[in-house]
Amino acid sequence: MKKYTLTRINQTGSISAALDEARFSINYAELLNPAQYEAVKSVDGTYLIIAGAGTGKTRTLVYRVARLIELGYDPQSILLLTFTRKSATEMLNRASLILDNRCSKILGGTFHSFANVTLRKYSKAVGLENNFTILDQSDSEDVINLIRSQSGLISKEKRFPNKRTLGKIFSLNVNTEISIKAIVEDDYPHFRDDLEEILKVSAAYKSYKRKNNLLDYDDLLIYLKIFLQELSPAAKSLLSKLNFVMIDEFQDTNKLQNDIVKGLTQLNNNLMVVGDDSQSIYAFRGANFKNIIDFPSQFSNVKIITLEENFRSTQPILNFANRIVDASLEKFPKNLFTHKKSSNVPMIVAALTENLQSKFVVDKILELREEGIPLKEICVLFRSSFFSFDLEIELSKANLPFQKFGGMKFVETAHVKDVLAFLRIIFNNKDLVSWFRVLLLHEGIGQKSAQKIIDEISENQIDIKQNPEGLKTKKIFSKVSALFELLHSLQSINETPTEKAQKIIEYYSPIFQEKFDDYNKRKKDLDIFLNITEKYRSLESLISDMSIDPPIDSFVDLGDESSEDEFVTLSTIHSAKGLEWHSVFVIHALDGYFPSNRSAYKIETLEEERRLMYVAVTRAKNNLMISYPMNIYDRETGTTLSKPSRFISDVTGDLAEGYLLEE
DNA sequence: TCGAGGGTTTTTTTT
DNA sequence: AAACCCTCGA
Repeated sequence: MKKYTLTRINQTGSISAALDEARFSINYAELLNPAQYEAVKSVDGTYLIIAGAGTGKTRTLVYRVARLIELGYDPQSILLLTFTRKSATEMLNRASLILDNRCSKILGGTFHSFANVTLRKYSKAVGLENNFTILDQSDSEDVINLIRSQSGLISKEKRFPNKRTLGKIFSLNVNTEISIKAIVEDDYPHFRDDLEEILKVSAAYKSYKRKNNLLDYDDLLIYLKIFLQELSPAAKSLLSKLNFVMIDEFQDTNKLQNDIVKGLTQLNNNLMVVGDDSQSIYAFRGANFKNIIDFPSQFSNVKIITLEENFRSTQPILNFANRIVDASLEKFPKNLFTHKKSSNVPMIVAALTENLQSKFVVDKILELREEGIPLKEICVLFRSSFFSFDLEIELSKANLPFQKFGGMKFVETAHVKDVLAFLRIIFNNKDLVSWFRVLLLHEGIGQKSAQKIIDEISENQIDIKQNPEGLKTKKIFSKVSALFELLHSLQSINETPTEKAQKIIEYYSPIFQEKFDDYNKRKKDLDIFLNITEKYRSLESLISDMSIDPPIDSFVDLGDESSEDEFVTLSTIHSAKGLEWHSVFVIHALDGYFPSNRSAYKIETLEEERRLMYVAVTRAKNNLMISYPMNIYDRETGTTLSKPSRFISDVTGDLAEGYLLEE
């Protein structure tokens, strides 16, 4: 028996490093490629990981979390911010699988959910009440609309921007820190004359939110940023516990989020950001891919690690993807490669009509299923969610189950929002937005009456705890006395969120049937909503999650059998971020639709569309089929679109095979 | 003041 | 095709 072990070490490794490695339960060096390993074994310092599509970005983050924990760091000292809650949970699960349950204890979530938790915990330090209400996009539009219509800005002669446009302008303003003036002049020159009024509405919107304890998505980030920058004792105590900060999908962060990252690391510069500048697709929401481009100059001593080996796609697909992204004007140099060889070249299919395109996709899916590819490994991607309407019909005809992602969210459907509004009032009696929504549901109550009631609520003249009778607007109150009774009873009794929701739905039922012709279909959503509430013990977490981390999409337009586990995925490209399938279709790759005509005028937006195409094609592992209909009438421009997307039109010959599809 | 009816614009992508 | 906005009668 040997008395010693002899370990071979390479030239760069030191003896102590080789010894250290032996004490880990995971063999990191073997399970990762050299670039991944380098990132994973880093401890102190600032790192930028440029991770091309499919290069094991998630894997790298997961292993780093495991390794830090193996090194003995407290899970609670590690913060991992991701783009969606889904990817956060997925990462924590994976980390728990490779190591142990400690990995699920790290701090994680999206910027918005982290802001929510932090602000509720330290609300005093930022001057908020901890039961603030979060406005989702349509809520904030409703508030803007209220201000807009009250301010008397709408005159007959000139058109004033509508609530949606105003919301976009305001949000872009705070997320990018570009002035409202510049945004209006750049993107909405036809409203240039209304600038004064737009600014007034903006100011009124801000003070309305402050007065009523309301935070929209952007405010969550703003308050978090201020909280961190002011470095109050509360903020210091938070930061002193944080040892490591990791940011996923860094290419899709905006100016505010970048500032938050700076704030989080002001006491401790152990920061790792991961992203792919070529996959930045959220500029419309204020994301600035310059964050990742300029990262090395904005933080000190940045070490850059580039992951280039792709583990997902075959070489022909990568060649195709590389060609698309090669034309980008600004990017970190990278060249994806793989060891997965294949002679299967991407297909580009020109279909005579839209319906023919759908039939082609359906036939091809059936064919793939025959070959033994599970439906779960097949996905159809598109630029905008309505591009799949025709296909959805054909899929149903062929009895192919599918599930659609992107587009209308479950919680954004009017009926679910209605029920949620009741719950929000119970949680925060001063939630005037929800009051407004609920009051308007009642027969005989319109804008004016609702406003009167709300005024009295906000001035503390009435309260759901009191009997509303005998106050100023007596007549109106007779119409809502039942509502006040309901809210009052829900307030005082100690029930679970589910029980409360049940009572609300009972009360809402007649209103609901009156309001929607298709209430039978929508009824299903309310049942699902009730199921979801069962997971929650507190109203606060239920309501926050519904705004920040909305569950799955509406079940109204679900394909055949929802219970089946086998289904084809239909998804917008944005919602397909980070995912992969054996076979991927990209439909409606039609110039004018993708890139959209709207994007064609500005170089920045056009570049983003190109990156979007890059994201789409890099989802495919083995088969990539891009198609476009040759005959689509575009109402907006009054022209017929017939050319393939400019991003693929010059890619044929050796990189792709072209086909023409006729009846 | 409510709410129905009709004419018109507007449309991506999402936390 | 749906959302939005305005007008008008009750």
